[in-house]
This record gives sequence, C-alpha cells and structure tokens, in this order.
Amino acid sequence: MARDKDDKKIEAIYAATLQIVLQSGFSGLKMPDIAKAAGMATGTLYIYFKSKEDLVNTLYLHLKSRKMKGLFSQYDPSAPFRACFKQLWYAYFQLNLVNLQEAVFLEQYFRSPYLHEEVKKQEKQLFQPIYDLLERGKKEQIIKNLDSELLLLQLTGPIHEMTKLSYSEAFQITEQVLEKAFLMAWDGLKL
Amino acid sequence: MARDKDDKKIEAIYAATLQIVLQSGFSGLKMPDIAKAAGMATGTLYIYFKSKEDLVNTLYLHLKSRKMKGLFSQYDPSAPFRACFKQLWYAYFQLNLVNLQEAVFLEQYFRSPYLHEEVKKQEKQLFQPIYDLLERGKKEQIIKNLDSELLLLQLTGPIHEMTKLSYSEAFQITEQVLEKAFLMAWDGLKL
DNA sequence: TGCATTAATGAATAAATATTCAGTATTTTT
DNA sequence: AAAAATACTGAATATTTATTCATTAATGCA
Repeated sequence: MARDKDDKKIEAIYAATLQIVLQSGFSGLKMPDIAKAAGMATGTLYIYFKSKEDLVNTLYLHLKSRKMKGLFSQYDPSAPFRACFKQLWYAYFQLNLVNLQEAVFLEQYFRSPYLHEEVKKQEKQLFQPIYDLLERGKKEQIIKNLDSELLLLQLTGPIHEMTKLSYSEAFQITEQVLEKAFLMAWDGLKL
Repeated sequence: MARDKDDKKIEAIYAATLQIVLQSGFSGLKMPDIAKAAGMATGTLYIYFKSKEDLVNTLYLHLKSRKMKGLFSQYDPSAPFRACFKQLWYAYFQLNLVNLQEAVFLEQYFRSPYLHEEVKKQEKQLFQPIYDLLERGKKEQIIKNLDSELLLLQLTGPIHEMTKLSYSEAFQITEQVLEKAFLMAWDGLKL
C-alpha cells in the first residue's frame, strides 16, 4: 500500500461546506470555494467524494446521525413528564445553538434539488420519541390537548428563531435567557 | 410608439420564480426554468429584467412592500393591548400562510449571495411597530418583562413552522387550530 | 392600410462552475 | 534506500447555466 487518505481532510471539507452554506446558502456553494476554505486543491475533493451531489448527501447523513445521538443519548423516558420535556427541550436547543451551521445546512438541504423523497420520510421518524412524550403529556392531563404537530412546532419554532438570531451579533444567549425561553415554551404548552 | 410591455408577464415571471424557489430553493432557480414556467421564451426575461440578480432583487423589494402593507394596513395601535396583539398575530399569520411561497423566498434570499448589507438593516425597521407594542405590554404589566427580541421570536417562530408544515399535506389549518395556536402564543407571553 | 417601433423568440454565445487527468509529492513496504 | 502505490495538485476540459442577438411577430400610429 501507500499513503492513507486523511480523515482530517473530510472534516475540513465538511467544515468548509457548512461555513459557506451558513453564509451564502446552497446557491453560493461552489466546489472551488469549498476546496479553498478547506485548504486543499479542487481536485482533492474528488478523491473523497465522487461529485458535489455525493458530498452534499453524505454530509446530510453525517449530520443526521449526529443530531440523532445528540437528541436522545441522555434521554430517559421513564422520568416524570416535566423532566422529560425539559431534558428534550434543552437538548434540542443545544443542538441547534452549538451547531447553527448544521441547522442551516439541514434547512437548506430540505429545500434543494438534492433532497430525495425517501429522505423526507425517514426524517419524521427522528422525532417519534418526542411525539410519544407529547401523547403521554396529554394523557396525564399536564399539557393542552392539541394536535401533536401543533404542540411540537410551538417548541421548535422559537428555538429555531432564537438560534438564528444568536448568530447575528446583538443577541446574547445567557443561562438566564435560556431559562426564560424555556418557561415561555412551558407556559404555552401546559394546561 | 409600438407594442407595450405586458404587465401580466411580470406577474407571471414573479409567480414562476416563487414557485421554483418554494420547490427547489435558490440553488434550483434557473433562468430557462423560470421562462418555461412563466410560459415565455428565455430571452423575454431579459426584456423585463436586466439580469437574474436584478430579477431576484426586484422581486424581493416587491414582496417586502406587499408584506409591509399586509401587516400594518389594518393596524390600530390605539386599541387595548390584547386586541393590538391579536390583530398583529393574525395579520402576520395570514401573511405567512397565504403567501408561503413568498415567505420561503424571503428566507432563502436572506441566506443567499444576492443579499446586500443595507437591505439587512432596512428589514429591522419593518418590525418597529411590533417592538413598540411589546414595550407597551411590558409597561402595562400584561406580558413578561423579557427582551423584546426574545418575545418576538416566541411569536414568529411557531407561525413560521406552522405555515411551512401546512404546505406538506397532512396538516390542515382550520379556524379552530388557529384559535388554539394563538392561545398558546398568548399563554407563553402573558405574565 | 401600411409603416415604424418595440416585444418576443430561441438558437447561438459567453460565463460560470463542476469534473477530470497528467504530472508531482508523499508514504508504506520490501 | 528503492520501488510501488496512492494521495495531491491545479490547469485543462466538460458541463451547466446566464446572457445576447439576429430574426420574426405584434401593436400603435399616421
């Protein structure tokens, strides 16, 4: 054998891609720019990925699995309802805040020509444990008896907005802000 | 003189553009596709707009002014607080629901290479009356005393999610759902 | 009605961008 | 240390996409 491929290169390519998508969206994503930002020649991209489409889709799958792990790895569904809820709320928030680039990538991916129909379906399963939790909250008469989709977006919506906002200067997310945002979500949800 | 330009053509170009952006994002937006969807030859686009960039930016300004009108044309800031709030909440909702294509276009525009820095600043002014209203609510001790940015996204976040969801089958927005979504928002906000 | 003028067309061209590949550099193996 | 194998490079090529323009069609005006 001879030289090994360099795992750090893949990481660099991912990081460069995410950075560009955050700044300019998919429509501003160009292979030469990715290579430049990742500190390598354009051709090198094609050693690790067979095309731009392959790169985008592989990165999507990578982020998805990371998201999965981040959301549920600590999650204990046998805890009391409010604890479960709080745990997931914070996990979801951290996920989006710490990885804003990734959240934006996913948002863009889902409205791009790269998206396949089957990917769309798989995505819904990701949130199944959350739907389960909401059903439980309704049964235990702790939260409002509304469509779970409606409840869910009451949670995810503000989080998405908040993390996006946090990127543009001005808005600093402190422990306090977090606590308050959580309470707003909870107040909206509870009976 | 001779033939007039056809105002309906501009409308058709706008409609085609919005449709494509909704379906495929800015990265899937191609001039030949726009022309085809608008039912005209590619060259015709260049009679009405001098470039793709011109088309995108002109459409942005067009949508922005429409949004402005839709939000505040009925708004009466001298009404009681809750009435004001409800009025704006519904107006904002209608705006996003009826014009999902336009909401998506704006979302994509703000993360695209077409966005100029000055446009970004102008955008904040659009929401000034809402910020004013929130300040008033805090002063009158009706709503939580939190950062207005935080309060605002508690309102806009769920609406954005809800309207996006409504596009993909499955989720029907009825009068009832609306009322309930509003109450959730209000419960989250109020003291 | 016929001329002048401009809209409309779409194939041809230009520009932007993705991809390849011949050459070079680096690492592992013997 | 030399050879073999493969990563890496970046200029060259292929492909995609924006834009132009010679031609045709339509409209207003005399």
